[in-house]
Amino acid sequence: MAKTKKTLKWQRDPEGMRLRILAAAKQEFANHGLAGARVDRIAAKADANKRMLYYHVGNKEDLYLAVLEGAYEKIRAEERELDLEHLAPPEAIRRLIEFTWSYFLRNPEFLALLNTENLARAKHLKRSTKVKSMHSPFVEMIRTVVNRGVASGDFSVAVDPVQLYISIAGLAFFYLSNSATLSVIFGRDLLSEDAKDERLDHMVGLVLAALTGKSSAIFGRSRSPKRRVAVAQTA
Amino acid sequence: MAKTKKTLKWQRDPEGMRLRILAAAKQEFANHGLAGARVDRIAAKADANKRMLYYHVGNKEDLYLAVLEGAYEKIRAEERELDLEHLAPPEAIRRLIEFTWSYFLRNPEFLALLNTENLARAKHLKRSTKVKSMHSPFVEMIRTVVNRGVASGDFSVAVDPVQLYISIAGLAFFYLSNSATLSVIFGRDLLSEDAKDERLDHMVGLVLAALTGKSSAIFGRSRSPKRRVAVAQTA
DNA sequence: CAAGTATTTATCCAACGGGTTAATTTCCTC
DNA sequence: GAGGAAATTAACCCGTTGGATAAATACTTG
Repeated sequence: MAKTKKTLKWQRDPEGMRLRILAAAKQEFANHGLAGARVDRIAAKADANKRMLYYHVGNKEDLYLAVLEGAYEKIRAEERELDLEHLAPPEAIRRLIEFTWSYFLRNPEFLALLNTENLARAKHLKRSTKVKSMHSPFVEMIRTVVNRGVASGDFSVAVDPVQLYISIAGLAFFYLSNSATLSVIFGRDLLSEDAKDERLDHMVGLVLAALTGKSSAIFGRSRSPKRRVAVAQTA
Repeated sequence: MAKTKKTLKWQRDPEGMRLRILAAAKQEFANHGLAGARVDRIAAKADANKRMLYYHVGNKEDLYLAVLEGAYEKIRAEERELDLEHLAPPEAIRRLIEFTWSYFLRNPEFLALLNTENLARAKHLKRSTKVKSMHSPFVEMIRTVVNRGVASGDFSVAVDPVQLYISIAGLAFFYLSNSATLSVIFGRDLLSEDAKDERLDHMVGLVLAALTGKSSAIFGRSRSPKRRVAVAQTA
């Protein structure tokens, strides 16, 4: 026995530590905002010491910016993997909406972080050259898809890609980001599975109807054998 | 000397005081969120004492809820004044969008408060029976207008009023609420007069095109004549 | 394995922030 | 005009919080 191996009090893992801190911080900032976030809670959740957080990332605001930049990196990475170029224009737009919807659903912290940053009037984003250089590929994707759609006759109008991008994001973002207050106002759960399906149908229908000019063909379309209540025609 | 003029150190004004506190609190909560808001700043801005705020309204959270309820009351009141029943369906929808846009533009604090409350997962709203009882008249307005539009042939699809309401709000809300980050991302000022005009045109075009099924007739509309919406003409 | 460096821990603290207590001033009423 | 209620002020309390210090422990390198 003797002096062979001492039980380690802790092990080194700078990279893992940093990742754990960032992950914990993301949750904390998303759940409580910048001012409401607590450095101690972040440290605790990351199984770290509060000092570690200053050591590896910097102060609270640096940490927040790092989280924000990470969030943008993540969505940009997923966006880049979406290939819409080879699809028929209406199908491409549908996919785009579905992706946006799905991404927001899978990453609610992203919505919260954006809201937090907008409350701060993008004060931190403005300082981040990193984020400024990360352009979304969607604007150009939309531009080419819309042009193709107009050329092929699928679409009857050449809409501004930036406006359409913002509209699609907005249709999904507002519903999800504000689902808590909207659910109270309307007295029903907007996040139930049925409600989510219904919302996706509505968004796709709205945008495609506007682009193609064939409302009825698209809008009324019932989806899978899902229980589809007559939400449309209520006397 | 004697009792010449009794110089008052302060005058009583309970109602005014309360209103000033609420107005100051609205600004503070809108600018900094719930956790970021400072009770001292509210008191100072209201030309009041911090103690007054507890005396007249209650603690920080009570104050916040009071502000939130006031914000809902205000928008509901303006919504009620909007009469769309006598308009042709497409014109009614256009007016609805213009009102929503204009209201959000004129009341940026409302957007910020909603975001703040959603960050708190509507924790306070849920407790407010007052807000729960303040239903927006828009849902029913939309229902009748859409039904009329379908009957008259103006609209080709009977869309769910709640979905349409959320979509219209979302198109405007997301653009304005997130204008700070979006402006950074796109590298242009989304709040310039031109940008705002363009956005309103886009929103109206998108929704009306979807409802009427006549994209080209509506979307491409010239926007050269700077005819800014009457309702947005406040400034 | 010795010395130096990187990482982690335990502890502390000054400033801050919400909330309270108690005293002061104005208003109301009889 | 006196007495009491309402409104306002000033000063203080005390837990919290971001951040700092210094010491301890693991790893690297020569």
